[in-house]
Amino acid sequence: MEDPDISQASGGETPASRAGTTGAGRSGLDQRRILDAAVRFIDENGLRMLTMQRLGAYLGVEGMALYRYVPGREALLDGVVETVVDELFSDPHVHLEAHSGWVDYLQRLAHGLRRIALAHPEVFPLVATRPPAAPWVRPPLRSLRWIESLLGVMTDAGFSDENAAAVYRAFSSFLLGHLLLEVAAHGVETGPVEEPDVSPSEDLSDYPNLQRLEPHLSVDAAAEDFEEALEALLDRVALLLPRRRRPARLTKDK
Amino acid sequence: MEDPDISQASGGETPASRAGTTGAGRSGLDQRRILDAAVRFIDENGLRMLTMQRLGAYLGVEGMALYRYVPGREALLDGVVETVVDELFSDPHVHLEAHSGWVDYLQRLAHGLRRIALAHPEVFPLVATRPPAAPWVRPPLRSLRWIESLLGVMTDAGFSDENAAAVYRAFSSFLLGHLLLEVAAHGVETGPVEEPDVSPSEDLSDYPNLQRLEPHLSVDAAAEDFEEALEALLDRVALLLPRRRRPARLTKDK
DNA sequence: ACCTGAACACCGTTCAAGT
DNA sequence: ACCTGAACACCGTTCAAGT
Repeated sequence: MEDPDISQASGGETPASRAGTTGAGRSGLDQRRILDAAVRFIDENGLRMLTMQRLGAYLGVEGMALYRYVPGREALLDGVVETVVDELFSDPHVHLEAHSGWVDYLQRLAHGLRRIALAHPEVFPLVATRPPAAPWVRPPLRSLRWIESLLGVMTDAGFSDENAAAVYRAFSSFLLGHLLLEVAAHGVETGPVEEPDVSPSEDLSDYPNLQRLEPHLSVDAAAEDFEEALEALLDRVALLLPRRRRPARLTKDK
Repeated sequence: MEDPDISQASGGETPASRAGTTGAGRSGLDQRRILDAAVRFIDENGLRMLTMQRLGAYLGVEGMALYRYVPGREALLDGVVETVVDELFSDPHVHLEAHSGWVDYLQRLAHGLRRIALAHPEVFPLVATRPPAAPWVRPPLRSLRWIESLLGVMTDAGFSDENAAAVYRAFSSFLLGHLLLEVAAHGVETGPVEEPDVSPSEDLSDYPNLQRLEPHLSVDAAAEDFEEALEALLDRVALLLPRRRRPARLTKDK
């Protein structure tokens, strides 16, 4: 009744599926087109500006027309999340098959998701907080195909079922925390258009440490932090394997 | 103009401040009372049910009455986040002064925030995603007082300014990722009231690894995961200190 | 001084009606 | 087959009016 899964086309009668041709009506409307437009709209105008009527206008249509292809606003947002996460499939730097070992695999997956987060900073909070379909679907890796893939790679590499699941959980937490904070920092600089008014950086007189450390806190070390934390996580994961099977040079030598 | 800081009472003329007595009008209305009621309302009914009119009714008042004490809905939400995070100050297990070393301090802080997240699972996504006031205010540790406190403890313990800032960033990412995923998992079990219909756990026939690992994925290991990841983070942080000053038994002996 | 009624602009959603 | 106009219930917010 609520949140009917969008784009799971199994049995779902969409106008396009009925029409024989993959084509569209006179307005070129289409579920794919609507979801893609929604992503672009959020990228350009921010999540809070997305409204059924405005998205309709963005598509040259009257807003209620969207309900022919989308069950409602909630389902639309679910579709937006799915659309954005699915970009991982077409990322040339993240080849499912062409990885050399689980370390390489997890690194590519992590960087692929980071690229998505940075490409859609306004969408990412949605990826992070939308209630998942199943309890074990953890943001930001919300695709069954990728979870399956990750678990397969890990178990093939010699991790026990328990450990593979633990790695999946740790990996999700790491990605979610880092990426959500990185896009939030991105947003706060370009975000609310307020004039600094009188105080250029508020009143920090009561906070001497904050005041002294402000230069250190304001530098954007997101990329380095991400890399370091990822390496630390991989080191920790490697310890789950019997010594013999551990990849050799995990501890950076640079 | 937007998001005027609530409860920063400096110069803000509230009815209570004008009335001499700390008391209230005939309805007992009050900014504190409104924010506390909003938190309770979200705890009980969920964030998406919170509306000005419903919150008004919850307080026995007409909804527009709230605008006398709160600039608007956005500011109300900011106030809710601040209210919940401020619970850390009155947590008896998290004493600012009575800590023995930075390890103990970070552990107490982490567990205090985890307690808050679990106490208000419906509020926490708000804590996680509300745009922070300054770029270096990172969720979920959104209080200037606590950031100041953390930086002070770390530098006093011998960490450089750069390293103290790095620890603050790593600590925030760790907390955000773990706690957001933990409350999300909590919500998905009690969340949407759907009937399982026909398929008790969807169709996993195309995902053999998922299918086989489902028991491992469904167990709630949040507490253990949190503890382990926290220990790993503390170990990693300790390496930033010169060997001499490192706390002795960080690697668990259990 | 504090709350309410009425009003405004906007929202999501449904459905009969147009083409 | 596809889109729109009109309608409904609900929002956030403002403000003159009540007590």
